[in-house]
Formats: sequence, C-alpha cells, structure tokens
Amino acid sequence: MLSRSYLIDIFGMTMKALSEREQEVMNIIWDMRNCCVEDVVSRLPDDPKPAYTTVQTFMRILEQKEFLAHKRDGKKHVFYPLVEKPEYTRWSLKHMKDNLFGGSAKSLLNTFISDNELSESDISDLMSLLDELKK
Amino acid sequence: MLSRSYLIDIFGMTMKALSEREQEVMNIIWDMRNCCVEDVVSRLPDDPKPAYTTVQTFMRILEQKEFLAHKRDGKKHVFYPLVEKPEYTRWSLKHMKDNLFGGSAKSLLNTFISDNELSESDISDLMSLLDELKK
DNA sequence: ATTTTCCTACTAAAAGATTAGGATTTGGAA
DNA sequence: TTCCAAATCCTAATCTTTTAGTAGGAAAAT
Repeated sequence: MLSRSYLIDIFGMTMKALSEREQEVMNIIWDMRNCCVEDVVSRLPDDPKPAYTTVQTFMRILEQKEFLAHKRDGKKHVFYPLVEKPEYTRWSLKHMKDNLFGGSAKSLLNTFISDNELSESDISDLMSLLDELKK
Repeated sequence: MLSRSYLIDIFGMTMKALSEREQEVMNIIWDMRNCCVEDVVSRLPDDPKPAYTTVQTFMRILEQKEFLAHKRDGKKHVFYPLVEKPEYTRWSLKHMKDNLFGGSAKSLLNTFISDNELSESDISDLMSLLDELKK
C-alpha cells in the first residue's frame, strides 16, 4: 500500500513532492504526452542509463500516486499524465514559497530577480506582465 | 561516510538539496543563528514532536554536510550555520528553474506571478527593481 | 558522596527511494 | 496453433531518510 504521509494541500490539490527520479520521468512524459516505458528509457541520459525494469518501476509508482494512467496498445502499455505539468509546477512553487520564503511572494521574487538571470527581453516581458496586473 | 551522489553545482556552490526535515531544522537555525538541540526541538511543531535524539541526529548530519558547525558552551553544543539561507534559497530556485522550467526564468516568473496575489506596492517595488537591472 | 538530571555519542532499525534480476504473460509471426 | 521475442509482473537488494533507544559523562541536587 502507498503511504499517505506528508501529503501537502495546496490550491485544493493534495499531493506530495516528487523525488528527483520521479520528476525526471514525469518531465519526459509531460513532454511526450503518450509514451511507453521504452520511450522514457531512450530519453533518459546515460548517467548511467537505468535498466528498463527500473524505469518501469517508477512508472508503476507514478501510476499508484495517480500522476499517470495507461492504456494498452498491442503488447505495450501507453502511459499518459493525469496530473498536468502546470498543476505540479504551481504546487511546487507555492511549496517553496511557504517553506523557504515564509510565504512571501515578494521575497521569493526579489531573490530570483536579483540573481540577474534575466535577459533584456525577459525584463521587458516581465514589466509588461506587471503592467497588466496593475490595471 | 557521507554519500557524494547527486551533488549539484550551481553558482559555484556544490550542494545537494536538503530533505524536508533537514530544511525544517535549518529554517529554525537560520532564524535563531545560535542554538542548541533543545532550542530546535522546542520550535518544531507537535506533528508529533520528534524526540530530542532525533533532532540531534539531524544536526549531526547537517554538520557532516557542512551546513552547520558548533562550539561548546558549558555542557551544551551551540550550533550555527555555515551555509547562509540566501545561498541556499538562490541555489534552490536555480535548481527548480532548471528542473521544472527547462531553465527558463521567464516561464517560472509567469507561472509564479499569475498565481500570486501581489499588492499594488509589491508590484511597484518589483518594477523599480527591474528598472535598476535595466540600467 | 551518591543519586539524579541533562547533555552528547553511538547504534540501529523502520520507512521511503532507487535499482534491477528472473518469472510470467502475450501479441503476433510462421 | 504453436512458438518466440518483447513486454509486463513480481520480488528483492541496496541506499537514503527519518526515527529513536541506550550508554556514558559531567554538573547539580540531596
């Protein structure tokens, strides 16, 4: 049975942070939309490349966690996401805001923006986004 | 011996993401600056409240990971941070940007800003911050 | 001086994450 | 319809995280 500990409720979504590997797998599935185990294996980097059955295990776990579902196609299982990436990214950012920035959006943004990761065009885009909000 | 797997190098800082509990402990220490095990225990919520020795273990591990150091004061150990919170928050945000937003700051900011109720003054503050950067 | 109290050091075990080997099923070709 | 390659299912080992008990020593209380 799957543990229900540490579930965190955000924006009405009750979920648990994905582990590193789980997230790596989900990123591929979010990108491909429909894929089988082999597809995921082939897109994972040779860090070394994990075994087919290893990836399969992750997909089974992600299915238990209701991040994925699958249908049959010939002899393969074709997996597809149940949780969409934007849901998860919003949840993750909120989680980080609450846990590392005391719930302050401004504080998170200050840190992020001050790290001067932003190009000229990023800054312009962001400013027009803020302009929109101001209205 | 402490495992060196999954170390991630960002902004010239080589570190590994803290686990949930480790981060909870570090948050208290970052807040108090100097504290002993008992101080941390008393500030942890009764989720249930972990045992004294459990918290002690975490502080020992965080010391091995070089997030903390301690000095002696009478019979107590007084712990203090070696890694500062801003270092860690910057590292974490970069890690999230790379892993969930394909390295795109703009994409992270779009998600974040659309989700957060920013006050008039928050927006003004951010805009002047952006103005600074533009120069 | 002996008991008690409080703190650290050491140890270990339960729970969760990661990895993969071997048995089993099955879709489709011969 | 029988057989095989390919894919799944089942199981387990290993590593990491989280938890806490026990022992030992120093200071405080009696």
